[in-house]
Amino acid sequence: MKVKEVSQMTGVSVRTLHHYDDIGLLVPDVLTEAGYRIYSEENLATLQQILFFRELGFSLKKIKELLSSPSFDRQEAFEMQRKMLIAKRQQLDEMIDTIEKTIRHEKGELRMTNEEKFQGFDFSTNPYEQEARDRWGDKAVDESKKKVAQFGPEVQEEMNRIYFNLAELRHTDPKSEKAQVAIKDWFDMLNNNFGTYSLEAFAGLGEMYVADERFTKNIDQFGEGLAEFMRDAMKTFAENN
Amino acid sequence: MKVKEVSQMTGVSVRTLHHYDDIGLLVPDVLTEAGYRIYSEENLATLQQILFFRELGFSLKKIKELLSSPSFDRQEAFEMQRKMLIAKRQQLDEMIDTIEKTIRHEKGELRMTNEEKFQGFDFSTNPYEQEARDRWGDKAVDESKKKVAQFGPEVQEEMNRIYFNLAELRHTDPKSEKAQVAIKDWFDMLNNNFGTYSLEAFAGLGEMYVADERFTKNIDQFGEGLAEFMRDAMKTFAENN
DNA sequence: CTTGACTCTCACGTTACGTCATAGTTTATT
DNA sequence: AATAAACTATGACGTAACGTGAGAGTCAAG
Repeated sequence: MKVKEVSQMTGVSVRTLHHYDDIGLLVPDVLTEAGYRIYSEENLATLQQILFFRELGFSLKKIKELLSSPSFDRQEAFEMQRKMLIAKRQQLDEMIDTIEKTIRHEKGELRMTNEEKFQGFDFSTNPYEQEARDRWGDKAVDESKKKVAQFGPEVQEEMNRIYFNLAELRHTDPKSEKAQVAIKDWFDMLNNNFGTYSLEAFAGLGEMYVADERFTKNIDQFGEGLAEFMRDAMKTFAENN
Repeated sequence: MKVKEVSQMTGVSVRTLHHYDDIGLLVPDVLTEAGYRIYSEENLATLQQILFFRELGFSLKKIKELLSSPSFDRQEAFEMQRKMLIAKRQQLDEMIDTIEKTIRHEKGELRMTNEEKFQGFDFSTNPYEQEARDRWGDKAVDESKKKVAQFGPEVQEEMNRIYFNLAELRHTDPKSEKAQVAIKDWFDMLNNNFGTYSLEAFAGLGEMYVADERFTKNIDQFGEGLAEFMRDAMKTFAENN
């Protein structure tokens, strides 16, 4: 299949196909003597994967890394993407919840804080500064001083506690009982404060912690590799419950 | 509130706040003598609206136009955004459906065409070329020659028929019986082929036809203003059923 | 008063294409 | 077979929406 046909079938522009070829993300299997790109069935399957990753907010650079990783397994990737799509839908549910509350707030039916008005737009978390300084030192806090929590103090405290606990466990086996108890706390905290998380959405959220730089950057401030640890623990939790 | 506090509360970076001020999208109510931006409660409410629009894929330019439109009504905007979020969630459901099918395809449990693998990524539609030429002339078809349908021929034919019908009605009242019969066809076609559309999601989709340039461009090829007409008819349909 | 945190403007860089120009290749029409 | 139309290529500038860093001014705490 040449570029126009692929473009029409997939909704991806010809220019995009050129671009993906240029950056080595999707290189057609055949190049004619005239220089025409000929895409194979395999190329189409790869493009589908790319589109899912793109929809999930991955940069092209990152997609390329994933696809060219020696351990890349398509079936696993699909499962991962599926869970992440479900998590994304969960986040959309939260936004819908927020806007519905805002509508009622405007009508005077309920009250909302300014903080609550922005719930759903960001999963960034941040610990209390002083407590963080005591435990992790000034350096870690200075590096994390980007955002305060958008939530009430009680929720923030609990998140803080769970984070610290998990950070200390991060070099252990994410399947261990301790890790699983700690990650259950996280699951409960989310469900108590952020809507109803299915196990699938929970696992998908863990994937997003690793895939989305914003999450990773915030989480790993408490210890290198914490985001990955949490992802693995969340995955195990979802499988065993 | 100064920039850092706003940034921490809302998840929007300081740089973004500067940018929004620069382009006149969100101008703080107060500017100190030192040049510091001071955001008011009203500014925060506007920012929330902006973030919802941004999440829904509006360009900043378009958001600015909407917010500065004389007829802009916040309550109406919230309702519109809510419907659009619901429609977006519907699209996400379709992607989840597609990926689940793909997983089963990979396992050999079912068969999928290449076209089906890309369902959910684009709502672009395109009529049969020859029939379109006969009816609308070469010019319209040449301008629309970007994509073929991703769906089977039967679905495409039905979509084609509905589109033509609606295009002829577009100068009538979208609340008229004729318009409503035609738009019901569209609703049924969507539900028969693209998943389960609630009335809310249907109305939200209509909003997206107007808000999203890709939709508007494709739809309006059959007649200037068709996208808006469909939006209005879909809204009425959702309200009356 | 000093220091650290915060704020400002300026400006270059990044990402992911969109758009247009020019020229070669393939397919359809006469 | 010749011509025209459709398709393909590369090259390159432009766009949108910030991210990043530099350098300087402002504010609050010690």
